[in-house]
Amino acid sequence: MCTFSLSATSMHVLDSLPSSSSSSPFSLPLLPLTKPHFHTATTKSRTHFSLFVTSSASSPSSAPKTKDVWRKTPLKSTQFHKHPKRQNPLFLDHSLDMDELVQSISQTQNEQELFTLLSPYKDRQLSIRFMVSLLSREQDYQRSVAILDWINDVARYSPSVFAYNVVLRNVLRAKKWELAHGLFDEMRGRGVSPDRYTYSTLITCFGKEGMFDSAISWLQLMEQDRVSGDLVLYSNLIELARKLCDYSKAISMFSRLKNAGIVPDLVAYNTMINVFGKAKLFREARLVIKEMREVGVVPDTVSYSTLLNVYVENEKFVEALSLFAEMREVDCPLDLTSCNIMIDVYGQLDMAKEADRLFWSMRKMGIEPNVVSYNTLLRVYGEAELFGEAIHLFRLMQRKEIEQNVVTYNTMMKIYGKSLEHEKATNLLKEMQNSGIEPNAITYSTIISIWGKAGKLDRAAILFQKLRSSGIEIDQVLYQTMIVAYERVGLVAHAKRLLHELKQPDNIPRETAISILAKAGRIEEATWIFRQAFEDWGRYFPNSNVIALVLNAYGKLREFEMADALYQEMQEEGCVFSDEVHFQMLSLYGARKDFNMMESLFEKLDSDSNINKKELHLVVAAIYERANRLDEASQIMNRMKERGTSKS
DNA sequence: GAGAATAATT
Repeated sequence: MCTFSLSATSMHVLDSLPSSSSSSPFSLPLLPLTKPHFHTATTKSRTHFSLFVTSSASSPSSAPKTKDVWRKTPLKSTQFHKHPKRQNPLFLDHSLDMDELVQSISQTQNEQELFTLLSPYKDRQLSIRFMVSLLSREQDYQRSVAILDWINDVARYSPSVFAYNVVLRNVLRAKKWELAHGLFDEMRGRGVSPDRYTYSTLITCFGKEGMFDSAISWLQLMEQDRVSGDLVLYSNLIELARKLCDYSKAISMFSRLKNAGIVPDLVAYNTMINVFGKAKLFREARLVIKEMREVGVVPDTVSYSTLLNVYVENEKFVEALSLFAEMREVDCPLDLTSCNIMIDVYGQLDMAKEADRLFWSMRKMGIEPNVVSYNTLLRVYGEAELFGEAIHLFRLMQRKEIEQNVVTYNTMMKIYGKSLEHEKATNLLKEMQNSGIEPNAITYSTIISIWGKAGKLDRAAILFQKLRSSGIEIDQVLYQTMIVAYERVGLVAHAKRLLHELKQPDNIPRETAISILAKAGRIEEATWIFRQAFEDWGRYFPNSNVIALVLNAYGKLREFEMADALYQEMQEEGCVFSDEVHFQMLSLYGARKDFNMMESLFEKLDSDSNINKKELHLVVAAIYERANRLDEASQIMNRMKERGTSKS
């Protein structure tokens, strides 16, 4: 039971609340009290107000049958007014049962009922702290708005910024965007300045809904208001941008954070290592670790494994190896993830022995290998053609009842395929189903590929047909695998039939059809389907990969006009392209030797903050190189290097 | 009021 008890005998008492309440959400400034009123304290009663739980007047069932009068829209701006400082506040007894009051409020059905419920306190003057505390306990947006209105309109207190923040949070959680905007205007209209929590709430909520642009415009407003953001706010924005794969925005948020004089913490830095990596800014990713040491945030195992992973994703295995050496030099402890990444790195560098040694030394380091460790080592063995070791390890997993999953089986099947034991691979397919592990699209394309190579075309075709009629979504790779299997044994007609089917893609995603046809060199058909699809896609847009692919296809057909038109048209339709689409278009202009268009697009993209500048310069330099315009190519490269150094 | 890293298919 939470009983709220406030002694209000003097200003001092209010100022020196027990320490427990200093952590409570009473962050609002107290209304100034003038001395003459304190004599009223002697008259105060310490009676515990029980909130008429049994009172019929406030119970919903007996409430007048008014329509739902919860406020749906914010007050009109004309209603905004700042109350004159309250005179004569009578701080009577406030030892009310907060839980009971909250409970009673939760039973109200509309604003009228809620007002009725609160009416006994109208002249009794609950302290504003009490009301705000009450407000902060209410999760429902309609009730919290109603309480806010009561505070303002009936009790005639100016709601504090904290009060607004609490209500705003509820309104945003209920996704009432318009009401949120209205509340924001209302608080400003009443002379309540939004603080960093107001903005933080707005920005994170809009961001979580994927409305990144709204979030950014709130951020701009916040900066205009000279309200400084904090680590949590910027971290949230970085996290959002990362989820949307908008790494440039994440990087710019990180700069803003640092420009605001905030020192990022460990997690923020670790996130940025990943972000720089995704933006292919490897030098910057590496420099994060250096910067961390400079500002006294000690890089941890996650920092290192994140950077290791950046290198692995971009096939920079040698860099990974040297980073691993550094990791050991600085005595950064290893953990499960970092070991697993390194087993993979060793494997990729054909250092199966080292991978093996690391795996088998994990336990000595107190790290229990998991299914990922085993699966990775299996793959390493397989690629090194250490089939005996792979099979041995797999059997060990089974014997020691180490978790096996679909990845384990897919990896083993691939290994049997490689060692030309397709019957054993087939057995594994049955075995996994018996042990309750469902095959997935990767399993099927693995086995179809194996059967295709073993000349078991009939089997492959039957399985493929079965998959299609079973309604499982046909994976693009699966289709390709089957087409390649047919072509491999010279069944070109079958391959063609499959490709032909793609032209009436009823049960195949059109994007799949388009990319398979384009990759198979059936460019006319691919672009034809694209045209068809585009016409009835309506407001839906094909994804950037497909557009890039189709632009590329137009290039192969030397249909530059078509490509140009498509690029312009999609942009006018409001389609946001990934960098690859723009780069593809640059390449097309280059292929057409239309360097004017190429350069003007280059300049436009160069001033677009969303574009990865390093890649842009590399792409343009490559275009000049292809056209044998080496001077221009090196100019571009120099321009990029200058930018790179001037930044750091 | 938040948040970080790993495995399998053509």
